[in-house]
Amino acid sequence: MTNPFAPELLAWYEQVAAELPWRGSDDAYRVWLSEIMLQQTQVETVKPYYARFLAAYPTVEALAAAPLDDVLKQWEGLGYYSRARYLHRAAQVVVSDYGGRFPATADELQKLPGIGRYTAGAVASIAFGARAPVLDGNVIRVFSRLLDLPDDVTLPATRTKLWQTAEDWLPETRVGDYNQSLMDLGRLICKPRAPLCGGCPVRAHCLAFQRGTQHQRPVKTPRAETPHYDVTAGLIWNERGQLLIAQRPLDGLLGGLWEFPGGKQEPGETRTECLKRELREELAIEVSVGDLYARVRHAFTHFKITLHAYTCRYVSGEPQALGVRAWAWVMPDALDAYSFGKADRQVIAEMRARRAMLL
DNA sequence: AATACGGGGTT
DNA sequence: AACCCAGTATT
Repeated sequence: MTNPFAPELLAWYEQVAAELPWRGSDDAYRVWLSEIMLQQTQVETVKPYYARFLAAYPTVEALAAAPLDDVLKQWEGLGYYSRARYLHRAAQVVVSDYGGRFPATADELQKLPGIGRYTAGAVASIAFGARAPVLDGNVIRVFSRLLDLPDDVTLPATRTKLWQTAEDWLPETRVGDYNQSLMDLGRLICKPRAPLCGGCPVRAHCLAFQRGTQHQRPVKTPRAETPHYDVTAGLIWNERGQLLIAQRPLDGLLGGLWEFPGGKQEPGETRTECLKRELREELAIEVSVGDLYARVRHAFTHFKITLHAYTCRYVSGEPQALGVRAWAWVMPDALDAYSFGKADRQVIAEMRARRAMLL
């Protein structure tokens, strides 16, 4: 099946293609790094992270040789931290199994940790010119409008059909440019809420535009409401003016990041009880819980939390890493060397604001 | 097939 | 506040 709109799309791409830091290089390492960062993350958010990361790790060998904790620190704030772990592991596999050179086909790339079908197609086509399709949120939206697709795009069966369409429409040449032009079109023109159909280079081929249904595409089932949890955290001081911090397990939420120890409040439990229980379970220590120091709200994808941070005094028990990966006593000024999630960073910002007021 | 997994931008 | 974003891995 020949692509009905590729010439117009590519011509548009040459005119308006955004200058992006990861474009203009076919270095597979750079393409791969950008694609991992861009998973579920907008272009503008990625730009500063990409520049810093590349400066810290200019080659896949440098990344493979780095400690994971350093990589996580570079990733701090970007979210979906499993990406950083897989990135690190994949770099080590590329160095050890492939002599530091990325495999050039989508099938081989997809065997690497953190590379699924989308990223495999993106790297293969952009870095190696392979004839492999991509299907991301942008492309799903563009295709659902071009086809005026009434199917629910959140359903796996619909995704399968869309992947097939992506494959069917793949041009013979310039596949990397074509894939990127499709994503640029989705990002800049074929926007979710208010598509700029007047400036669309392929509107002559768009069934939804012809029928005026572009605002009803894509069809998706709304997301379930997110629950709210109350979470406690201890600002535990020792006599040397140090704070106790703990590193979360590698698996799960905020994996590998540091935090002020604590946890989710259970039904029928006061916050003081919750905090003392969590500190016993995770670190085997006893503290006296003092005043509420800060209250912070934060939204994750699947739930919201209110984080209640209490000033605590360390009482007894050498900390043990029972439910955490590691622990450390650190001076407040040394906190920046560790990676924290956004909620704990808000608590740290509050500490600094209050200290600044005192000076 | 359904769910877990961040954080920021847009509307 | 809801929706969206250059998705992947696990169960």
